[in-house]
Amino acid sequence: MLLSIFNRLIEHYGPQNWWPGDTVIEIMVGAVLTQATSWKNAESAVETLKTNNLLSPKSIRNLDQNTLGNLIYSSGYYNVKAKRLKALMNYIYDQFNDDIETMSSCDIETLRNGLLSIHGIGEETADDILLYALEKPVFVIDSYTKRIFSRLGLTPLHGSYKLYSDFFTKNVCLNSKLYGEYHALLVIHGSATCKPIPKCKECCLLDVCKTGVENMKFSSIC
DNA sequence: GGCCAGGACACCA
DNA sequence: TGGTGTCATGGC
Repeated sequence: MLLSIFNRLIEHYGPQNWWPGDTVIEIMVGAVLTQATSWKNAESAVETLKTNNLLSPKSIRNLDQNTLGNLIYSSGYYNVKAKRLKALMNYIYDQFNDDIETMSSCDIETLRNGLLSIHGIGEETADDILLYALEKPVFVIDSYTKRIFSRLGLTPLHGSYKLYSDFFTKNVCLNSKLYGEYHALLVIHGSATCKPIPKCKECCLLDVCKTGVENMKFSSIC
């Protein structure tokens, strides 16, 4: 079932090849800046940092909070996000001495717990970083994922993050490439048609919604 | 002018 | 444990 949904989405929207970003740090910064913000606004802030040659842990740590806030103004919540970016870069220095390879070599649980210990890094942002920056096989759950799968009748709308993440990892084989593409497609689909007020006529999953999914629940795609 | 966008956290009941 | 307010800009 989950594979058929994936196939339908990729046929309709094409491969997304997420995350847009040239370096691990750029992806991490983007993950924080896009919190509750459209990617366009976040991307503009990432570009500002990039053009000022400030996309490194050390550069971000050395910026004072107000200056960093001004640089990322377009991403919204700029005071909050400036603090969060500095906290993330402090963590990378404290734990890994800014060595991304050392960081990448850690196991998922250690990394996830470490990221979640940073003020301002929640489950979704931590998993964005794990999946797209560090290429770990974790499934990112966001509001679009919850909205889409609850409307398909597969999961409860207000299910916990763990409920959703277990739903995917137990039914879709552990593969960071697949997980990355799947999440990207859900975001693209969600932002296109699965709004708070859905545009059902334009939804490429419409017939899946109509036929029901009882018989296909929890079937593995691997 | 209002709604929404690739969240997280503090506070309260 | 779950609901609500706050943080904020930019596009439609």
